[in-house]
Amino acid sequence: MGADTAAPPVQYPCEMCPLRARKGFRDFYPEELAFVSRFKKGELSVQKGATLLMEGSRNPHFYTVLSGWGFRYKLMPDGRRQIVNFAMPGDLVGLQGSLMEEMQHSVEALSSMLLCVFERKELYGLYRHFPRLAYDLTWMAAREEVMLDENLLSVGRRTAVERVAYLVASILDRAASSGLWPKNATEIPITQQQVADTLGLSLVHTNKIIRKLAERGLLKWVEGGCRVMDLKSLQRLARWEESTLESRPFL
Amino acid sequence: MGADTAAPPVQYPCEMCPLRARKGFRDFYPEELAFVSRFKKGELSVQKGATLLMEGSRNPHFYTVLSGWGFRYKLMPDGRRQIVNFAMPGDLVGLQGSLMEEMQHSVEALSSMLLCVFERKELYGLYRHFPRLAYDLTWMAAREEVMLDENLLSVGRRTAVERVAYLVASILDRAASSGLWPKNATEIPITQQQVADTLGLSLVHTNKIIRKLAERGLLKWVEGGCRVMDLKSLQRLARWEESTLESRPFL
DNA sequence: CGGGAAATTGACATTAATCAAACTTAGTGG
DNA sequence: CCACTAAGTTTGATTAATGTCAATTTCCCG
Repeated sequence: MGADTAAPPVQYPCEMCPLRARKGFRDFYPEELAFVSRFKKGELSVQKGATLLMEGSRNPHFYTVLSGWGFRYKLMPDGRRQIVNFAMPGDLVGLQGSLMEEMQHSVEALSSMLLCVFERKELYGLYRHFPRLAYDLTWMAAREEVMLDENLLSVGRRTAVERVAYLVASILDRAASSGLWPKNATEIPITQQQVADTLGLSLVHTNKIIRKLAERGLLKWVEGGCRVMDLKSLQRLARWEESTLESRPFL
Repeated sequence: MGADTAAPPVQYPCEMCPLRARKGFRDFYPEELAFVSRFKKGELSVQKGATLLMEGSRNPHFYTVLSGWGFRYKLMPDGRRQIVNFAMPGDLVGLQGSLMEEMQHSVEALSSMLLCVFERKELYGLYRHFPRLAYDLTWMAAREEVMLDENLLSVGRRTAVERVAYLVASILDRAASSGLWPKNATEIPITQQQVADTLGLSLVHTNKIIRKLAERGLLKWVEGGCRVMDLKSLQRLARWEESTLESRPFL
């Protein structure tokens, strides 16, 4: 691709943030906007497959996803991996590490990503001067909790088929509302190994389940990912209902 | 402590809060203490087995656990249940419901519990006037996220034996640091059905695993719960390390 | 053309779920 | 004090789900 570090990268000024304009994201008050603009220290651009943050590390920054997507995961000493959630445009990355001593999970880019960079040590300033934004941060943390609860329900109590259906349905839902992909996109660029590590299944078994769903015409595996053919049926299979969320804050 | 209703219940004034005194909990500044004292609207006492909060409900309150313990869970339409986490002294209960429209999970008391009651609609006032407390709330939400990540890793990637070992070890760790039970208590009052619903296993299988661990002398099932005989071995089995947490905030 | 990452497949082993029943204990009312 | 019940635990037999192993295939890329 293009040039790398030498030339100063073009940055989105917060005033023209593509997210703020997006339906579903709340707008800032002028003074909040001004603050966030100062608060934002730069942009981070990473390649697909790059590790953004590592378990056990102490990163002086945290981020908001501007574009692209990634996933959070944990490893066991023997290499077993569990993907705990995904991060899409508007989502925070690394806030936990800013509050606690060190990161308790790693983050990897699933596509190339662009992120806004904030400084950990200025976080408390935000709390002192912009309670509304502080409240929003807590809101986002609570939203993460809700998603994790759902993932836990899925991994703990759904069958393999239901899990795949649930994963696909929920990713599509989130992607649409975050503007990750254009409105009616149905391609999920993900690897079967990643699906397996999200659902707590083995790669081989995951493959067989996917194959079964493909035979039933609900989805199709294409190069580099999953094409959803029949979202409604998948949602029904997963016994899952779309979340009707209110206007959503972000940083 | 004015007289108000018929029989005014005895309440812990925040000034004498037994939690604040506890090692591991951070202390308040005087003005914070005064605020929290006003913020606290009362106490809620519930029986073992009672449902504190229900998925889908809109509760005008949220809580801090003063004593006892409970669990958060989600249900599927067909009755499958997943316990997502436990709540012990110092933990928040129902904050998520105060930030979002409605509760996304239910909460049940595992023992009789005593909780401090706060008003949802006064929450934003806390953010405006006590940034430090607001920061603490976010910290606690982040801590919940860390625990959920760990549970997800456990349910997704640990074997049944490891899961039981992990559950027991982590409960004991949390209980000790929250002062749920006296320092070296090793009795966990929990039902095998609840263990199963936490770990994503069936009741029968859970029982067989527990039996096996009992044969190996790692634990013993006694009336009303689990007595831990060999914590070190269980920790090793779970490949789990005790969290060395800094001084911890609460409300 | 060779190499590597991802997907696929079949055979087989292991783990966990389901079914059905018995057992234990505490509480309840006669 | 004794059925009787209910909740929780235990067990064995059986079935179903999922994991592991070992190839093979496909396709992209240098």
